[in-house]
Amino acid sequence: MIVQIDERKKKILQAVVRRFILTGKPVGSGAVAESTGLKVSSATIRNEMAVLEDLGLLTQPHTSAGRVPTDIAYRYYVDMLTGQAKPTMRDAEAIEKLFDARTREIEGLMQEASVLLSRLTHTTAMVFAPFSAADTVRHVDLIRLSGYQVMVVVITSKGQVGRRLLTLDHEVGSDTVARAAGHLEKSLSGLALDRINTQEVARRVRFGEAGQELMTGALDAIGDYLGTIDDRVFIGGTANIVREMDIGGTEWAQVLLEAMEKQYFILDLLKELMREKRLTVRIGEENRLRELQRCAFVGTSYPIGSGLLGSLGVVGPTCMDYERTISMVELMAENLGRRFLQPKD
Amino acid sequence: MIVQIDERKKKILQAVVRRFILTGKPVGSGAVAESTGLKVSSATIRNEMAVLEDLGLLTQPHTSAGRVPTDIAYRYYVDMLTGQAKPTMRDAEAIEKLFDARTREIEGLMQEASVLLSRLTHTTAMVFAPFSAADTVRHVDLIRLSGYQVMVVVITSKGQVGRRLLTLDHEVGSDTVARAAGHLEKSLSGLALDRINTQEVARRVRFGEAGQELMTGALDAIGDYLGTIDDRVFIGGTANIVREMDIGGTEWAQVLLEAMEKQYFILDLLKELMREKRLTVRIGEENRLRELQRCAFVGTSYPIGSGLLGSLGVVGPTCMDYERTISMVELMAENLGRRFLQPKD
DNA sequence: TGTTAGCACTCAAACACATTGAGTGCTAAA
DNA sequence: TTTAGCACTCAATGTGTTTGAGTGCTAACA
Repeated sequence: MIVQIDERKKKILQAVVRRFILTGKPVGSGAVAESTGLKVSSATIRNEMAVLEDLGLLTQPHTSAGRVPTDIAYRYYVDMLTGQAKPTMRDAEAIEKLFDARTREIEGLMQEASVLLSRLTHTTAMVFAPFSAADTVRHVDLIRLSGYQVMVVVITSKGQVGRRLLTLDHEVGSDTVARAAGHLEKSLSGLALDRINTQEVARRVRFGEAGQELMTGALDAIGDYLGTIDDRVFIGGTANIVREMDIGGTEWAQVLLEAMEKQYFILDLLKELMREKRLTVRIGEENRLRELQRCAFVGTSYPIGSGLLGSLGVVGPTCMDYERTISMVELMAENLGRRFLQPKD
Repeated sequence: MIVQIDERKKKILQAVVRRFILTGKPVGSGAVAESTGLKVSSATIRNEMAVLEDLGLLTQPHTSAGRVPTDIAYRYYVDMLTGQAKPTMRDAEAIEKLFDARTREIEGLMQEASVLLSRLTHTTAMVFAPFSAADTVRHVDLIRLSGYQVMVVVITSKGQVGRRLLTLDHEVGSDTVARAAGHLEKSLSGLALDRINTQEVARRVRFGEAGQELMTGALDAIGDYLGTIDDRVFIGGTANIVREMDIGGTEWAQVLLEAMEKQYFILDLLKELMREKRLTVRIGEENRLRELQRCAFVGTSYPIGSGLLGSLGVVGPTCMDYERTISMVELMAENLGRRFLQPKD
């Protein structure tokens, strides 16, 4: 908070923000006079609003229009929220229902979580769970698809799975593949991921030419997987980008959609969140990503066990319903965390 | 082809379509007179166009405007294309570059293929490779994440991997998990997926209460995975929906985006394609999915080995550049197929 | 000193016309 | 069968005009 403002100005500011969030149209002094309990005339409100404008909290789209909150005003407003969110029964139920089944595919669960969150908040939602690199290899397998095609599969002790398709120049038989697989399994399993020296392993065995190519190829593939531990972000509600942003023009929606497709972009944001460890709201230019500087971002992290964190968040228009959005994001994080950590009920 | 039309009408129709694809604006008789080599005046063209309108191939947005092709006209136009696509050097290179690396994660490759295809055609692209259900279990593993959380991993002989998170009521120790895992591996591996009788396996072993819960849970999870072999569609270029469709209004783009998010929707389409086994163009109402009836779809299938097929396609406005799009789709299918089947070069 | 009523002022939005021009259909002549 | 000519149509564009929500300022008031 840069500036101190008195109680009445606070109330007026709050009223302007609330009403603008509701209607999306500039708010006039009359409307504020009605919606706040203040027993003053619209003229007084006008004077106050003029001051708030000088302070950079409100702007007018044009001279004879009502006022619109600036990003700074939203910041003010969000900081004023008491944080005592009260998600409605319906919303809470909808979220809990998602976590009902006791066996779930992880990817599917996270995808559905993002879709649900986006539906509840009319935003675009992102859910992310990192898969740590500091881990050991549990299982390695080579699967011969054809003479020239071998699939390399790695399972880590945390249950992450990597698959790579390997294309060979020399044909290999199933016996060669089986031998190579056995050898890899023996020499790699139990090893910490960052301790694997692929060249050394390759050197230790003598195979025919085809076998050698297979071994080095497979080790490359494993190294490749370990180098880029699979960081997928699950994004739901992209359609909301269009719905909410048509106020802001289509070329803008395009930019955002493209950013969403380049996931690594969003990934930085979500990773940063995991350092913060608490609910974070970034409004407009507070966002470092240029693509988001006309949006607001609400996100938080959640525990996924052994001290690790996942993160999730939503992107919407700066004039979103922060109160509701924040409570939804928190509720979803809570549920996801519980799901990963504790027994059912 | 329902109606026979003479050579000149064909030429005129072709000119109208081509020009409309290029400019997006209704095409007048003057423009057609210029762009076809026909040595007739615009008045003659007008007469001919009036006939084409009666035949349902052209329409006027309003009385004094030029003509716009109908879906039927596009159909005609596409059927007239000789099929001798000639992708430019640049495009061919771009696609081949994608398949350069010899080791690639499959999901990543397919995702990138969809993004590239969408970029080259200014459409939204979808790539799909089915993973057949008729297969055997190669490896089963249980990974204990916490006392109440176990990850179930299944690998099939075709290299598909299923992961399910299992949440338990009773705490289990690592020894129990290891024993259960060993038992599962022994009794399931090598079995055809559809031959697995989960109840029978569970009955055969005696565990403590916690162990029993683990076993049944794990078997449920495996059954769950086998029941829904993982059918993911990779979609790229969703931003193009907005770019190309703003002609058609935003609420329209929303519908499409939502459909894309519900992937099973698109999946039917792509599976159908695999039955067709050849390049398919569906224009406007030719599409069975209501969501696509204002779009055109161009798709085809490609081989992924052992007689299996994958499929891919793009969705764009009906006024897309069919010639180019068709050649790009074919080229991409060719490359993907080669990648899955043959040795590198 | 803070508040308020009153009033002149501003400006987007909505509406009503008038103008323009691309493109048509029809007709009569070539 | 083709074409020139002409009247006609209608979206798009431009030009006022009106309306109304909302402002800033001032002078009076508590």
